[in-house]
Amino acid sequence: MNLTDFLKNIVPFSPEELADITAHFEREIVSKNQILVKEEQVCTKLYFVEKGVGRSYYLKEDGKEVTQWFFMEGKFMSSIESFFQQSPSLYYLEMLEESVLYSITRENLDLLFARYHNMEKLGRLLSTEMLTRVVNKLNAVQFQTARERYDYMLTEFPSISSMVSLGSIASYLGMTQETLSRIRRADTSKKS
Amino acid sequence: MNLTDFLKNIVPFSPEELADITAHFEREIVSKNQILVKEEQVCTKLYFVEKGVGRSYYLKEDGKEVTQWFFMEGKFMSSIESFFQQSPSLYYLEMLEESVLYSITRENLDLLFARYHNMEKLGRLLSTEMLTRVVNKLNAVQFQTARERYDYMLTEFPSISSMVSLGSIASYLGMTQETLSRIRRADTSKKS
DNA sequence: TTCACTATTTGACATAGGTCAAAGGATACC
DNA sequence: GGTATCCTTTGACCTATGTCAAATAGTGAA
Repeated sequence: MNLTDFLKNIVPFSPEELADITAHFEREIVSKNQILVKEEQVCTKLYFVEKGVGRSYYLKEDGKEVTQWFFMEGKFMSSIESFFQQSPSLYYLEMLEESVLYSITRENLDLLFARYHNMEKLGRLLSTEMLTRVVNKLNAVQFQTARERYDYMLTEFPSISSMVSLGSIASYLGMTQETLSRIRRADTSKKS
Repeated sequence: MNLTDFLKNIVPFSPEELADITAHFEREIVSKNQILVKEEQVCTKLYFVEKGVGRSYYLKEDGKEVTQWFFMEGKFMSSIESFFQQSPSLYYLEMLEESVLYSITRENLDLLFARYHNMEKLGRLLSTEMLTRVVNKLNAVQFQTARERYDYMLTEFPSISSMVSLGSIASYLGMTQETLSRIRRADTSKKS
């Protein structure tokens, strides 16, 4: 999914707006397992994932990684609170594959927000979309069994299983990898 | 917290903008336990809580109420996905006390978004703020013990305990009311 | 004040899912 | 192609929290 097409599909930008907006993004190629932002750093950029997959995660006191979110192709990726509040990030941002990203700095984004009413609208729409996704996950995590949470994940990120490790997915779902492994086994034996 | 003051504190609206914006809101007095929106209904309004407290909740298959969020004074309240996507609400919206609300319809809000760049900015800022709050709750619910989640809640909604029932708070925190009751007991005996 | 009703606390017991440890499988590098 | 490393699966056991049921405390109406 290409940035220009993505933007056009959400808000009816004029060609001039689109050209100016995309000109403020920078193309970046990053390698597998590259860290974009570390915990405690301020996240200075917002990324659009043209190709690849990313995740945000944090380290619990005991050193275990906990996946907070997956960022698929055609989505924006950032440590949101850090980026918007210029506060130290609670999370790491990592690409799980070799990826093509388009990044924009906070200053440039603010400039575009101020310059184009349409851009502000884009920001609002993307933000509410993300909000509803997070709310969905919250409901899954809070009120569903391990089994149901796994099913929820398959609807939110259908192709994730083949792309990332068991442990990353398990911590995203709030369970141990052993539990996830057992759920999968139950699945395969059932469907055979 | 008054609507005009609230708006001014977030975005530097001109006096004319402010007057026009607030003119599109309608004052509503609602009684204790009044339901603003039922499950399956489309939520037609966004509410600003000038006085009172509200909550959103949904009913599990077994009929149990699960609190999804509390809306305190000086906050906006709605069934967000329903309001913005004009889809049937997954939640009930209920006021827990006699309350003073300012409501705006989707049409009027869209009109203001289209009319004022500043209004669009307000929408974006409120949406990202809510997003970070929900993410905080998600992290609490997903990775913390019942005890820690209770502490998280006291920071997010410090005064809530005295305002709403044990059961509402417990389901918000993803635990049973018995567990919450035991946590509280541990607290009081410790602090005496 | 008493009664009826609702909310909270307490206790006994059950269980989903966690922890720890070990065994297989897969991958990649030399 | 062999071996070191990492990832996934499996097993045995444990614990935090849930469930169910009963006792107690609060609250409002008459």
